[in-house]
Amino acid sequence: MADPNGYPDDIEDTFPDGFGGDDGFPGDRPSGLAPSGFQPAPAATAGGGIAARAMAARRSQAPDYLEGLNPEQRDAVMTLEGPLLVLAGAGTGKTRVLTTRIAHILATGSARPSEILAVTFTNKAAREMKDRIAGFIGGHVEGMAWLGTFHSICVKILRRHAELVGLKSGFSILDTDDQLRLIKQIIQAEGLDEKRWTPRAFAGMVDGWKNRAQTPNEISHGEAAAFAGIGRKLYAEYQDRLSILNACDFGDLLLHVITLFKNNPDILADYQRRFRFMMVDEYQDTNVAQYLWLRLLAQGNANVCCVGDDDQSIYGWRGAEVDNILRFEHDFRGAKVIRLERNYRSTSHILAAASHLISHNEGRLGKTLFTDISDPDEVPVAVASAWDSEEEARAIGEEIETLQTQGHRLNDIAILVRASFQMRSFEDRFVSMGLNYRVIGGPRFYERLEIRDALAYFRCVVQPADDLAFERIVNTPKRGLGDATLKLVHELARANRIPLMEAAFQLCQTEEIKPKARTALKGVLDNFARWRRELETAKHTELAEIILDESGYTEMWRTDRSAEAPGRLDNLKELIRSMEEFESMAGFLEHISLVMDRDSEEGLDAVSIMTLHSAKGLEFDTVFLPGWEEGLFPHQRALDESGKAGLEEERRLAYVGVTRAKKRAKIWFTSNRRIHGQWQSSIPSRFLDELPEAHVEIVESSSNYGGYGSYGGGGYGASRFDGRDPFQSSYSTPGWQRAQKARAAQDTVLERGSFKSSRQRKAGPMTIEGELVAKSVASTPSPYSLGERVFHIKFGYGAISAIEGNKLTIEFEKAGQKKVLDSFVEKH
DNA sequence: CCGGGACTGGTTTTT
DNA sequence: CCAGTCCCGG
Repeated sequence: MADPNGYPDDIEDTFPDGFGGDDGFPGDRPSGLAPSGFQPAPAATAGGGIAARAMAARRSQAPDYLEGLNPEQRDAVMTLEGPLLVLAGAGTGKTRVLTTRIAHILATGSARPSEILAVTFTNKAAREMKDRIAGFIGGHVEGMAWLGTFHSICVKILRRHAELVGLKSGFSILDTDDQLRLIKQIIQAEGLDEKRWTPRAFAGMVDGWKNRAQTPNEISHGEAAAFAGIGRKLYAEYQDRLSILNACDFGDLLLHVITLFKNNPDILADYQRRFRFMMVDEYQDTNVAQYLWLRLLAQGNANVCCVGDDDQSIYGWRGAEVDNILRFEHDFRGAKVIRLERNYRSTSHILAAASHLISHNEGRLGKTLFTDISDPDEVPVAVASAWDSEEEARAIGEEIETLQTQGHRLNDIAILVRASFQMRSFEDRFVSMGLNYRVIGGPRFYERLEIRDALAYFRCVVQPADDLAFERIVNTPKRGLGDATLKLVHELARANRIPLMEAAFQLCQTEEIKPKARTALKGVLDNFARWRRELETAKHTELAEIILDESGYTEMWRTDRSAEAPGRLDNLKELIRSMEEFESMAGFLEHISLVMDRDSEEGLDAVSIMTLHSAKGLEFDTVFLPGWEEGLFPHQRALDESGKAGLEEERRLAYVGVTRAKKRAKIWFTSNRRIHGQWQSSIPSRFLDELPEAHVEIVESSSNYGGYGSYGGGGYGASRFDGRDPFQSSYSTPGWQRAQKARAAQDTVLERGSFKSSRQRKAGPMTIEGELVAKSVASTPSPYSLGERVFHIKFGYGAISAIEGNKLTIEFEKAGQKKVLDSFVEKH
C-alpha cells in the first residue's frame, strides 16, 4: 500500500543489499516507542495525516513530554510537516525542543528511528541529544542511526558508495596533521618555496574550497591562479594523492557525498525517501557545502527543521554562512518560522544588556529575549578595569575566592576570553594562589605525539596503503632507516604508483639498499605482515598491545628519561583501554578519526577558563569577561580582514559571552596590554559603550576593595568609556587612588616573594601618573653598572655591556655575548 | 641524532 | 616576548 507521496510500505526493501539490514534493531518499530504515560498512535502506515494524528493524540491526553513547554516550543515540537525554522535565542530551550520533537515524531508513529536524520556540529552535541532522547524513549536511541555530526553521517553514507567517488570502502580519514604533511610533499614536489608558500596557507585554501563544495574544476579563475599561479593544479594533485592513498580529509567527507548525490540520482532518491524528517542544529553555523547537502536531501521531502540563532553565528571565519539562516524562508518555500524568545537562563539585567548590545548589528532576523522570572536580588552587569592583565587576573582571582567563601561552586564560574593567550595570566595567577581551574579546549588526547604514533601503527596494520601512517612510524623508534633509504622507497612507490609499504617490500627483494637498512626494513615489514595475520584471530586490544611492544615503541618511551615519558606511557595504556569499547581495530580507528574527544575531568570543582568560541552552548552562574579592549575585542584582525561583517561577528561573540551568564556577568578591560612583547596602552572596547546604562554598573575598584555587592562608584554613564584616556575619569577618583596606594604596598610584599611576578613586571612602561607606578621592581635601579666585571656560574667571567631592568647583556671572556638575569651573576 | 641558535609569526576551531 | 620550526654543526 503506497501512500500518496509514493512511499513504499517497506522502505528498507528499496535499499541496496546490506543497506537496511544492518540498521535493524529491536526498537525500530514505532509501536514500541511510546513514552510512559502516553498512549501511542497506531503503528504508522507511512505518509498521511501526521498532524492529524498528533492532534488526536493531544486531544485524547497530552503526552508527558509536552508538559512544561511554552506555546512556541510546543508549536515547534508539533509542527512536523514542511520546512520549519526555529529561531532559538540563547537559553530558550533549543535542545529541549529538538529532542522533544524527535520524541514526538516517534511517539506519534510518524516515522521510525532510522527514518529521522538529525545533524549536529559536534560530537558532544550529538551525544547530548542522544542522551536526552534516551530519557524519552528508553534504550531505543540506538535505532537513531542517523543522529550525528555532518561528518559522521557523511562517512556512513560514503562507506557504502565509496567506489562511486573513486575510493574504496575502507578509506581512511586524515586529520589536519596528516593533511599538512601530504600538502607539504606536494608543494615540495612542485619546487615551490615552502617558506613563501606554506602548507598551512594552502590547507586553508583547500578548506575554503571544500567549505563551498568546490572541486578543483569549480574554483574561480582567480583562485585557480592563486598560490604561485598553480592553485588549481596543486588542488587537483592533492585530491589525486588522496585518492591514491584511499583517504579523505574532513572537507572531502561532505564534498564527496555531494558529488555522489549529484552524479547518482537513484542513490540520492533512496536517501530522500529514507529521511522522512530532517533536523539540523546550530543552523547558523552551516557552510555552503552543508547547505547544499541539506538541500539535496530535502528536495524529496521537505520536512526539514532547522534550529539556530543568527545572533550566535560566530564561525564565519571558517566558512559558516549566516546567509543560510537569513535566507531560509526564501530557500525553503512555504517555510514556517517560530521564534523562541523566552529565556530560562539569565536575569533580566543580563538579558537587557545582551539584547541592547546585539541590537547594534544590522541584518538580523530580530529577536528580543525576555524573562518572566524576576529575582529581587539580581545584580546589574558589572564593568571593571585594571591596570594590566596581571592585575586583571589577580582581581578576578580574588573575586572568585570571595564567591567561594560565600558558598558558590567553582564549577559554576567561568572566565571567557577572546584569544587563548589571555588565559596565561589567569593560569599563572590561579596556580600561585592555589585556585582550581580547568582550561577547556586545550590540546586533545588524540593529538598527542605518542597517541598519533600508536594510531599510525594501527593504521598501517588495518590499512596497508596508508602511506602517511607508514612514513610516520617507519623509523620510530629509530631503526636506522634514514632519509637515503626512504628516498628509494618513495621513488619506487611513485614510479609504480604503489603504496610505500608495497614499494618497501619490493625493495627488500633487491640489492639496492644497504644490508643494514634492508634488515631493518624487512624486520618492520615482517612485523606488519604478522600483525595483520593476527588481526583475524587475536583480540584487538591485545593485538594493539602486542604491536606497541614488538615494534619497540613502548620500549622507546620506557628508556626515555625525559619528564614526559611516564605520562606518555600512561596515555598509551589509556588508549588501549578506550579501544575496549569497540569491536575491532578498524571500528576504533574510524571512531577516533571523527570523534576527537577531549579529556574531561568533570569530577573536581574548578573554575573554567576558555575562549568565547568554545563557550557557546554552555552556561554558568557567574561569568567573567576580561579583555574588552579595542584591538583585542573586537579583534583588530577581524576588523581589518572583514570590516563591518567582522565587527558584527565580534559583536555576536560578545553577545554569546554575556548570555552565558545566569546570574552574574562582570566585564573587564585593562589600560595596558602586552602584545607581541610590546606594551601598549589600550582603549576600552566600543562594545562597552553599547551596553545599556540602566543595566550596567561601573565598578570603581576591584578585588579586595569591593567585590560584588559593594560597588563604589555609581553615577557614571557608559559614555564614560568614550574617552581616549580612561585615566581621566575613574582613574583619578579618590577611591581609585586609595586603592592604588594600598595595592602598591601589597605588591611590594608580593613581589619580594615571587620571582615570577617580578620577572614579568620588569618590562612595563610604568610611567604614567607617578603615584600609580609605585611598582617596586620596575623602579628599582639595577645594582649593576655598565662595564662592571661579573662572574656567572656557567659562562665564567665577563663585563656588562647593557642593562635592561634585571636583565644584563654580558660579554663573557670564554662564552661570548649572552643575556642573563642579574640574579645569576655575582660581582667580582 | 641531538641540541643550540636563527628565524618566524602570533584570533577564534570542528570534524 | 615566546613558542614552534628549521637548519646546521659536532
